[in-house]
Amino acid sequence: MSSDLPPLSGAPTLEDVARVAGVSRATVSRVINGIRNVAPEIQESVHRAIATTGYVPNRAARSLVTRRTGAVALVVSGAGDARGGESFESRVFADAFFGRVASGVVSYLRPRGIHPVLMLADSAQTRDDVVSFLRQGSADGALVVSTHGEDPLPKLLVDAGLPAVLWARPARPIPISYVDLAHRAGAALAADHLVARGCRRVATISGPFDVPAAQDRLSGFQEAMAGHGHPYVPAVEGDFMPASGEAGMHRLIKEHPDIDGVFVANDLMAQGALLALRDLGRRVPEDVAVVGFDDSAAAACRPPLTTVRQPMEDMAAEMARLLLAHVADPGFRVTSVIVQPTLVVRESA
Amino acid sequence: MSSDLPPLSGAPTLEDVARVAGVSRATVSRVINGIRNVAPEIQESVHRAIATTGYVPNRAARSLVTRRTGAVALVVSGAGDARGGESFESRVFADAFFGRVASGVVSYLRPRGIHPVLMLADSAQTRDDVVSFLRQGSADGALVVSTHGEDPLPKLLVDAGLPAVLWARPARPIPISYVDLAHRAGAALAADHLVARGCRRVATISGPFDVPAAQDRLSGFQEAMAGHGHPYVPAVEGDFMPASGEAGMHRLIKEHPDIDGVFVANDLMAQGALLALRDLGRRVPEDVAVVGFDDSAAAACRPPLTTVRQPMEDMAAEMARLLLAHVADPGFRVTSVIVQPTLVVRESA
DNA sequence: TCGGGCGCGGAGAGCGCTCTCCGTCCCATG
DNA sequence: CATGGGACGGAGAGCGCTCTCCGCGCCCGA
Repeated sequence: MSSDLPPLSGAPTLEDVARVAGVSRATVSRVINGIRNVAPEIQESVHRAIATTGYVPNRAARSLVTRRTGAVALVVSGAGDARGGESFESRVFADAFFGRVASGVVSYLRPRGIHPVLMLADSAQTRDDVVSFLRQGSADGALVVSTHGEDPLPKLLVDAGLPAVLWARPARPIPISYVDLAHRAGAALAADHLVARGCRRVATISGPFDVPAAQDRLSGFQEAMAGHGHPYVPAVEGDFMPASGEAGMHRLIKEHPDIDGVFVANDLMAQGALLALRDLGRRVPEDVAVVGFDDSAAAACRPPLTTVRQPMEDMAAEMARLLLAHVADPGFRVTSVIVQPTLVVRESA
Repeated sequence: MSSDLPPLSGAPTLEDVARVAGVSRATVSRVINGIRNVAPEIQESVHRAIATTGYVPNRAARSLVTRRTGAVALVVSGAGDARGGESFESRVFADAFFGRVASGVVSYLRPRGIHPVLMLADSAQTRDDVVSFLRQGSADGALVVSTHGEDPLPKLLVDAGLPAVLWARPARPIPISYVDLAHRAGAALAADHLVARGCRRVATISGPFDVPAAQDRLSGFQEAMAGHGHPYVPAVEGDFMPASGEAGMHRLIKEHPDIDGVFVANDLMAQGALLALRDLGRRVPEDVAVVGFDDSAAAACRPPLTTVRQPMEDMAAEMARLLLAHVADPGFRVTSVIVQPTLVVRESA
């Protein structure tokens, strides 16, 4: 408890612990790591020495030799340099999406002693930064969430031979692992539900056509509706933001006043659509049934939104799992995991 | 361009670059860092060598000797182990708050080549992890966002002599730097506005009483109203979530049917309050004026919410600035930065 | 009683980088 | 022409850790 051998300068090192325990550095190292071939009583005295010295292994020194950092980059990547409008950062971080992904990633990584390093890649410069960061050995791999299908970062990573896993299938096929949702199946769930409810004149508000997930949700919905004998489904395009859902709903009702069911491609837009319906004096779900997608804004909707749930946290955790597999085994096959969505029935449909 | 001196194994090192450039390691190091006393033509050839070898400095090796990591921990810290209800993570990451803080932090750190490492501290175990992480030299300091005033982490950090900066003033005073909003002044802004609008019977929906910021907003509001000749302000307690704002509003109207103005302690609850008012058939702002706080949910409200803006991104960036100051100069004085809020007038009041 | 094997622990060589000397060379000055 | 000083570049010593040898001693079987 008292000062045995006060560490000369700064933090205690392996050497200090070894001296206190009366063994060699190597033995202490063994105890700390794989505990291979060390007599129980020696392990005990080493542990005591660690406790009295307050020793913590130095990560830099360790990763210098192991070539592992115990960190992965969590990259939020966008087109950047190109699209106008508000800043990239504010768009990405504006809703809870990022927080949920972070939460899922952390839940998987934390028990394994790995930490995610937050990075933004919204320009050629910052994309190079990400690649350099990994090549420097600052992180063992990257988890990439692209906000745009044409994001060039994944290819840069693949070309550099860096372990990486993507959120969502890339627009053009490249050999990289990713985790995605079965968007078409989810949209079909919505279609089935609307039809089963008895809706006869169904429309949809889709996401931006240049986002693959939005395309899939739209075509999946149209196909499923066609299967139910509704070959034509009126559709308007939104941008995944509440205001566009509101505007889209107004347009839809104006052009097709007899609509009795709507599939909205994400909850944020559905929230806006609900507001519009209310303004228009349509009751939900009696006059118009509404089904959303994502299950991200349920609490904020009136009435509570029936929606297709995308298990973001689970998907993010799965990304982390895949990445660690790639890091541990460079020969690990490129894999894509497609997660099945579920329908959460509340009151709006 | 062709293979000059193929790096024997793995990535090229300083040695490789030095060999290609025909100089010593030390010279290359000088060129890469402070460029001190190196002839221009030699610098040039070193740069060429770096380009041809594709060299990137190894971070572990560098930080082993510099004792700097170029990383800071971004810790989301809560009481944990104690409160029930849904999981800690889901609560923290549920809204855009975390994303906005992250965005502010990154905007300041990125140009300086520093990266934030995401950490969660919601139990004694994980709090120790954070301390160890820093003591290991995995990060140079910590940015701590506590969701609870009694969070023990700040004290642990101070006791360990680790550089750290807090979001918001800690419940009990400890010598640590923090950035906070002038909550009382913000609440006064709301009071002034409501009174100036002609509201005579004003009430408030506050945040949880055990959160210091909520207390400040409440007492600041009450004081300002008293100054305007309204010594008594009906108040109900919420939990900062939309549902509680809705419930609170119902209660308020039931107990005080003649209310014509409400100050809601955050936008999320204000959103719920607006919904309730709508259900109750009260027009906003004609019958009841509503002022929120934070400016975090403006777009999602109908009508658009008049609110007290808390510049989260700026505050987060300020935290990062303070932290780097502490890291660079261990003698840097403990500092608290109090940011002034502004009133954003929209349609709800 | 002795030899072989194996369980254990120590010595030592780096990992890639920075940084402190220190030597060299060149130029300006007396 | 000798000398001092400044500018520049190299040598080498670690930073703290892991890991591969090795050697020692104990236990077992013959």
